[in-house]
Amino acid sequence: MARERKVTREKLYETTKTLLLQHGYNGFNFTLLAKQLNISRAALYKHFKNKEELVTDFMIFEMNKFLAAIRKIENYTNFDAQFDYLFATMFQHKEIHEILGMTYLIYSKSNKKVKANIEKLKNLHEDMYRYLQKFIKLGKKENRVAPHISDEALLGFIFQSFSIPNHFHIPPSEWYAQIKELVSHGMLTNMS
Amino acid sequence: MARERKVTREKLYETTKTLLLQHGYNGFNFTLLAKQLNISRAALYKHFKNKEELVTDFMIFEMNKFLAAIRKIENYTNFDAQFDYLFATMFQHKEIHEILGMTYLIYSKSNKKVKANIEKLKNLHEDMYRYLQKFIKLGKKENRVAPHISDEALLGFIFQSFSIPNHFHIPPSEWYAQIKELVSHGMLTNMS
DNA sequence: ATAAAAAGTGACACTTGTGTCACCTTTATG
DNA sequence: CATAAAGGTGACACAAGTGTCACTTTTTAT
Repeated sequence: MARERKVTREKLYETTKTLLLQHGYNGFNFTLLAKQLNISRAALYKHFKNKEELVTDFMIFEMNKFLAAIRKIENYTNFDAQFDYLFATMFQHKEIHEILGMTYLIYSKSNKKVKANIEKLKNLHEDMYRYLQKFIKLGKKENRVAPHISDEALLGFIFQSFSIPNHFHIPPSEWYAQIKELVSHGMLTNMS
Repeated sequence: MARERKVTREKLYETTKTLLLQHGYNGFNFTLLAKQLNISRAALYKHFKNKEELVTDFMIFEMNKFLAAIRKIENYTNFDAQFDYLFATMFQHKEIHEILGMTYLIYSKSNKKVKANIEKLKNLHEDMYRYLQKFIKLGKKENRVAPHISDEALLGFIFQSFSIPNHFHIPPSEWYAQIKELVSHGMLTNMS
């Protein structure tokens, strides 16, 4: 019964991601997105009540993709294998950290759906956190991870490292190896 | 000949910093700043032609403070002392990294002064970079820093580590020690 | 074939933020 | 002591983004 969409939801979310990263949360708006997609602004309102709803829907979409990948960490039994897998996965999903960092800018009172979405995001975040905490716990148990450092610092440290800007455009595989080395053993030689 | 300011430039910049961090670059505006300072919006236009000019002036102010501190690194001759000093200094100026990250959002065509300010910021940034690169070079020479990792990755890594959010409010001195340990030796034990 | 659902549109009224102006206030100095 | 420079203000016209509505187009199930 329905007419075909001019723009698929995937394409819409992809463009949303690009514009959010390019202009920041408050620089992003319906006018900009509609222009970029060559549709009218009013068309967007057929699918989302407002910007907050669109962005939180988008975030849930991204977070689900990310979590689906993270969950596969359970296919690996020892810490070293988990570390390799996790690092590669998070490198592929680099942008999600910056995207999720925008959550605090969302005006959540705007509507019921937005409130519910933010709640859902919180849950997904906690879900993710549980997997990662389990990973850290295993590392500490196997004596592979520095035991006296808090889980929060360790996880924040990993996440943050993917946001290091590669201004000089070092080739991805090389960049990847360097970041992994830094996260693993730090910047100082072991003669310290 | 001049009337006293209701608000000092320092207070103005301090409030600017708070609001920029709270609302992001595009969420920050003259209306918000004027309200927060209990002055009229028109008063702000007496001192700054527009938001871009205000923000870039503010950034130069912050960058100069930061650079003044960084320069003192030359009071220390060996790498370990420089590292300790640099780490402490950068920890005290945590926010500057996030602030400077907003530069790419500034619409630089808006006016001559803004263009000049951005140029100045670029120079200050390069200045800072030179000090830090010298620091890294010394570290590599003293065999204290991993030699095969690029200066860009090393410096990005240090900067980024100060942006790790301390959501669980671990006391600053403890947090500081953990981050320093992670940056120094990474998250894995040396048995790797 | 047609009715109903979903997708899309331009236009309108509204809100928020901008930049400027005429005008008032304070204060140091000739 | 008056005057000019700098600080401050409310008001106005303008620009950009929002949300809604009446209306059109496409599609498919009956």
